Amino acid sequence: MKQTRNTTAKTEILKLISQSTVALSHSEIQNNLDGLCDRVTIYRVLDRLVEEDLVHKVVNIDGGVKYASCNHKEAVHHSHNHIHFSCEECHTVTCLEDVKPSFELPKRYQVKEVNFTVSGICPECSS
Amino acid sequence: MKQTRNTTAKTEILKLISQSTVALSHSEIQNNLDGLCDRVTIYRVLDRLVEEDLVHKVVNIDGGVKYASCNHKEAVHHSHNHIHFSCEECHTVTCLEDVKPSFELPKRYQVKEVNFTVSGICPECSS
DNA sequence: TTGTTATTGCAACATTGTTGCATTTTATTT
DNA sequence: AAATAAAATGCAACAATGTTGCAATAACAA
Ligand SMILES: [Mn+2]
Ligand SMILES: [Mn+2]
Ligand SMILES: [Zn+2]
Ligand SMILES: [Zn+2]
Repeated sequence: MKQTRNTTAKTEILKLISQSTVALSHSEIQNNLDGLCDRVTIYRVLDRLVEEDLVHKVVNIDGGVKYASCNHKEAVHHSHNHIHFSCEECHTVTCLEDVKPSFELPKRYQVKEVNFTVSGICPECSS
Repeated sequence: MKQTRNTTAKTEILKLISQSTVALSHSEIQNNLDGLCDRVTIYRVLDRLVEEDLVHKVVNIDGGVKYASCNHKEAVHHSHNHIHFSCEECHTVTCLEDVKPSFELPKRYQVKEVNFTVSGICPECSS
């Protein structure tokens, strides 16, 4: 297993994602970093963070990719099988960690990964 | 309301999608059309087909976009809120029209659209 | 402090999707 | 069977997003 190093880019990107209440896209991260590093580096750091399970990748309903922090509350088991809500108005993507959908696939389908996104209007925007 | 016209491009693209058992991407469609029309036209036809609810758009777990035919079995009501299965091996995306997941969002979230994708190994590939 | 190698910057490239505009095609009307 | 209006197309140009190769740099273990 290859080792990993702590760099300022990685630290700052992880901090950004962790402190955000909503999932962030590559470009949003780039804007917030204000030239700290190259955009290619951001892609590579994000890949590493996902690989290390510090962050999870969310594919939005429009195909856009965002990143959200992993909340490793529970000790051992940790799943990303929760619903993500995408607001059509403020364009934020929120992890709804407590909402786990139930479904039953026909047998012989081996499930490995899951991506559930619901779009509409978020509580903030419905007022 | 604007009207729509039947063109060979539209006819051929709809035929391709309808005859396929799996969802097709823009590039797969382009390859199958063998130069019948420009790639921009394919994008525009696909938009129209989705608009007319003849086809539905599926965002895959990897962010790739595919198109699948709408099976308007039921008379009036017709929803796209079914699960899509994405095979990691053969890279096909299949509509599982009969599998409708159940979930309960916190109140005040107004749901408008849904995209549920599960990836893993499909029955064909698990042998 | 030094050596190893993980990480970065940069340039170049690939893929996917969009837009403007002149031209062609469809379908309706005469 | 024309003539007509506008929907649809082709083409070129552009934009957004992501990838790759490689030389230079930085992290960190020894
Ligand atoms: Mn997680
Ligand atoms: Mn449908
Ligand atoms: Zn909102
Ligand atoms: Zn398969």
